Amino acid sequence: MIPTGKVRTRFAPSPTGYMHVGNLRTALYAYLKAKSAGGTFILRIEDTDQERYVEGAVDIIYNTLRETGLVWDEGPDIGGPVGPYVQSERMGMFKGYAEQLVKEGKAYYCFCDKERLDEMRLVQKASGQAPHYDGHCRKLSPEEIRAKLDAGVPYVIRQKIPQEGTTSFEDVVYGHIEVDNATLDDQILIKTDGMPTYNFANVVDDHLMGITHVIRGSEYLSSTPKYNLLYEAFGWEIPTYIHCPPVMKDAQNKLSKRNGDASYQDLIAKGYLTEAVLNYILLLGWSPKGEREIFTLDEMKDVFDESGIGKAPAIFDPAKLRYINAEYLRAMSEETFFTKAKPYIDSVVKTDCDKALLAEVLHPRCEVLSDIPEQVDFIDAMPEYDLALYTNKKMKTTAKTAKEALAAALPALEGIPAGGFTKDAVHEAMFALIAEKGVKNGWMLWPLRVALSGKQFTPGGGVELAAVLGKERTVARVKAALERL
RNA sequence: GGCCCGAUGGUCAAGCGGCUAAGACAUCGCCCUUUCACGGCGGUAACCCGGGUUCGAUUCCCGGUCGGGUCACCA
Repeated sequence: MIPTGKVRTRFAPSPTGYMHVGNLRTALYAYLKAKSAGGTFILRIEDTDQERYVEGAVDIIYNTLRETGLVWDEGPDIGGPVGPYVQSERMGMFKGYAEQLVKEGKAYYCFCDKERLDEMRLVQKASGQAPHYDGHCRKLSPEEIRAKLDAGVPYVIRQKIPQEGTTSFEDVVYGHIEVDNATLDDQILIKTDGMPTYNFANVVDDHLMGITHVIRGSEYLSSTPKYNLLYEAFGWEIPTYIHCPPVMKDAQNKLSKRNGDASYQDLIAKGYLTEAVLNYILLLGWSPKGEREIFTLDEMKDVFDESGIGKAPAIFDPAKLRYINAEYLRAMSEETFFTKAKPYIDSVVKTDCDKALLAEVLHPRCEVLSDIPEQVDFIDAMPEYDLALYTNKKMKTTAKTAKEALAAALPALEGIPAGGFTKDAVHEAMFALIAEKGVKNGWMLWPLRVALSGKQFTPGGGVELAAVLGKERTVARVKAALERL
């Protein structure tokens, strides 16, 4: 049913809200591990926690995975040989496994109620001990168990954890991990309501689904020995573990889902490109063998290797994300960039202008698309500006020379036919003037740029701005500037 | 608190007993240039501390410090 010898990984999120960067990275690594080995990537929704269930969260998971291209080979919507892939639909299949363990003496019924448990922990804490189940019901005789069962006393099923010895395993990223069994609790497998605990369901599901590599956050590192004891109790093959360090907001805090901009959809809303986000996330905690850092998803499949995953928590660095986003933007063709930039330009520029040219000059000056509105805000209306802007030491300009330059530029600009007011035409006219007057380019062009934009920095120089704005507005703005000067 | 894990420039990170300790981002300077960018060139900047082991430790061992995780009828 399940092909043997093939890598099978899964991403098993709980639908509890946003998909933050750390989750996405785990999904990415799981996907890449499967794909780089020609294996299968599985999506399983772990929705057993009704308390934390968030409406719409499943759709966020689907959408994020689809947008980023992390397509699953088996999952809730498309099925597969080991479904169902939604944990709440699998609820019936766990109790039998737990009872099998009870029969084999590897698990037992526990009738302790909450009060006893609470009191026990209180006492343990007071005496400086770590809280743990004291094994009270381990000692029950078969008759006592039978009687309680018959009397309908509520019970849970606990696993018998060896009280001595150690349990160890090899994690791909953390290496050898070993703990004393004495520090492990007799974990609950089946709850009073007959439902499995997360840990139990997780182990059974991973086994039933033939998962060969478990890729998850390092918060599971310390519970992994318990998982393994379960695999051993069943005689199942233990998967390979790849635990990933957390993604941090800063040195002390993990990236928080809420109240942060770290979720995938927040980043997209901020104008980042999907490919850039994915590429940056790849690099967060993983390092490629060579010097190259920019990879498409397909390329990642070739270069990804779990041995490159680091052990230390990685701090999310927006500056580097910006850089990578800029790399993707610059790699775009002029046409593609225009398409992507247009909505951002349109959000601010309501009047008519040469938007294709505007996009072209914006292109190398844009790290994130959302930078655009602020850069083009002068197009519809001239901002208030100080005449001091005309003074530029390097250009050797002052308000006085600006007046002279603009006075000369005005007729030249007016002389260009309205229908042919292109960048080339403006360029030709201005440079003819510059040659004629024997002045520095900047002497002429700096004032023009200021007169057209009223800004210290602009996308493009005077020539480009004139062409973007068109003849009518260019002439009007130069005239207006002349009046002020 | 017990247990587990981690620590190389501001950030991401190579390194795996002997190196002038890579690279990228950020930062600084120069060049290019009609502003700003882009591009090119160059610079500043790091092995948490203390003991060992060794001819020699960033690398191995022990202790400490700091940080993270985990100890539920949550997932």
